[in-house]
Amino acid sequence: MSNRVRIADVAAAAGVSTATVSRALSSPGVVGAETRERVMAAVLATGYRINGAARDLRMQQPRAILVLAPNLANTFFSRIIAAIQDVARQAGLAVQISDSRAGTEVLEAIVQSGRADGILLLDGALPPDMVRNWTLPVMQLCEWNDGYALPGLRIDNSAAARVAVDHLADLGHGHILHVAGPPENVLSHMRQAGFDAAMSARQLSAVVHDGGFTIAAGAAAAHVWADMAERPTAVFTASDECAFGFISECYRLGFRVPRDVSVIGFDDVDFAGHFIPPLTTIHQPRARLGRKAAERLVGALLNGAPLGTGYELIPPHLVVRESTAALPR
Amino acid sequence: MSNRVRIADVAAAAGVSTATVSRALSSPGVVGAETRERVMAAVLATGYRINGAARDLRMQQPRAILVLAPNLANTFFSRIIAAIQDVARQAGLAVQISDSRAGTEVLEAIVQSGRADGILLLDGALPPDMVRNWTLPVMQLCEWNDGYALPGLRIDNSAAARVAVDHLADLGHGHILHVAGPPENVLSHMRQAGFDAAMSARQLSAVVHDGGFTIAAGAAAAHVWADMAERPTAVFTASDECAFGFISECYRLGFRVPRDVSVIGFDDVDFAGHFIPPLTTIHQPRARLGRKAAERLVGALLNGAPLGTGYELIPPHLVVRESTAALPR
DNA sequence: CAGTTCTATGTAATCGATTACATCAGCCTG
DNA sequence: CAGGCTGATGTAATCGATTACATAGAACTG
Repeated sequence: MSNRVRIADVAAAAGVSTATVSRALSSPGVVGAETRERVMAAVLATGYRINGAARDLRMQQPRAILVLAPNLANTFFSRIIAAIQDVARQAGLAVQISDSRAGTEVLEAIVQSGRADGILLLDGALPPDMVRNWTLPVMQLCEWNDGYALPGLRIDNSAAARVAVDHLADLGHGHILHVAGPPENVLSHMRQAGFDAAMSARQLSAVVHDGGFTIAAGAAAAHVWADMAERPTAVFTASDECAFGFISECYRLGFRVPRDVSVIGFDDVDFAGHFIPPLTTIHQPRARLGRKAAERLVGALLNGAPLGTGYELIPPHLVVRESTAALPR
Repeated sequence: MSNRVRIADVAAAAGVSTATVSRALSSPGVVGAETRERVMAAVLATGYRINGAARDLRMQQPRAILVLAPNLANTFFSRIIAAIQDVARQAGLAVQISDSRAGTEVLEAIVQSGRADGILLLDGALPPDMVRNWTLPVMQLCEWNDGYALPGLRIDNSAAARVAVDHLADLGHGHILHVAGPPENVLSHMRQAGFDAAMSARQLSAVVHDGGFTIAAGAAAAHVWADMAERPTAVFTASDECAFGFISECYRLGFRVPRDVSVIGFDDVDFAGHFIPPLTTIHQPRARLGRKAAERLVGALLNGAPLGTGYELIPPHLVVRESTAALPR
């Protein structure tokens, strides 16, 4: 701690009491003009910086919300976090972020440090026992886990898969590959379940390949697809990144999208509309998701009310671009 | 504040003193086994959650570092922030993030809240007067501003531009377009200055177009390029995103990269290697930059030593992929 | 068994800012 | 001019956890 200057030091330098210094700083209107200037000068001269811990202790207000995301380097989260930041800022709350995969002891230490008053949880793969024991308000966002028994917000993933299948079927595709996400992930399950249900409802020929959300997983899936005896004419991938990898690798293998295969992604990340070809994909309203979740949590923190248990499901929205085309007949 | 349970309540419930509760929680070894269990039971029964402000006040340790970035939704920052998070975590510090473009009053409020003990500043366009007045340790990272008079870390941007020009010149390109970044940005200036210097040193024909770091800016630049009477045979863009936009739009206009024009980007974002074609670009070691900057700041905070004024320049590194090719002669 | 050491626990000071309440000077009013 | 009012400032309690120091009892030693 380099900051050895306390409010008492400023008071001494200005020849006033600590109360006056505090008032001059936080409600300048109530101290005399001349006094205020002396205080300000003393603040500058001493290099005073407020001690946030002392202030927060005395003020007894919530201070920060903690965002836990499985992979901070993932571009999917950045826009969500930006929206959260925006809401929190307006409420005077700091936003603290942490990688939820840092290890359970580390995570527990962070959560139990008491520095955050509420949590926005973007990871559905933490040990439910640990999460259930957390005694602060927690909102689930995007990913989730029924074992947590927590309120949350997400898009309707299985409905989204259905919308994707509908779109491809309407274009005449009857043999469709789903490149699924990582096997242990809830989103993977829901998207695959929606795909399976929609496909069998329409009695179409479905193939599922366990992939992942990454570019590399998509590229690998391209080889699997290319090696198939009867190649599906359309592919629904578990994420945009996966779709990018799939399409890039197809290109390298000599195939063209959508000429040789139609591709639908998932997420509608910033880049999706600028890809070659522009990607047809399920839109995730990331800013809105982040904003709504943050508003609910912040609201609960501010008036001390419980979060409730409600789960909100946002209906899916398909953005049709150029990576999907009608099957030539 | 829903958390009305204090350590005294737990102590009462367990029939011990507050000191014993505190000890049972933070150094379980020194309290008797039977007492410890009573305390733990009381903690559970009361739903006790520690008050971080009180603890931090008493402990007098630094608590958090604040990361200020101009656009949290930008994918460039996410990996840097992940690295920072990693370093901070190991030092027991929280990472707080905020959008540096939130407005000066808002920013000032955040910085002066005393909740953070040090700052990592990724924005070179804040008012120097404001930044110079900050009394906590600040490190500049990637972007910078000489007016801040602060220590920092970044890659050598003008040297990087030179490396890009060298590469293109070696491939036989003598007429090169630079799509510059936003006019008011330091990075734009340094990269353009390096470009200009390298080009005139080799007596090549340089054209500069004011662009931006975005996909849209790159796409717009593609039209400018296409409309030129004598089209440059190579393009050096100010960012990867800009390069993506340029290449995508060229494709749409019927041109092919690198057949019709070679393109070099800047940053080497995750996607660069998977683009079509894989992008030749200047690599920014984002994780390393974040890590080193965080280590220096955290180190200073932990032992109360000043940051010093040293500025570290990381030498550039060109990653050659497939978006650049030799000029057919 | 008196004296010493050790273990477990309690008492109370402490961290630094905020603010209710007290005080005081100056001014106004009838 | 006494009494009341206003505005500026000071005094001291307060927020909740930690921990130096004190204490009491148990265990051990010669």
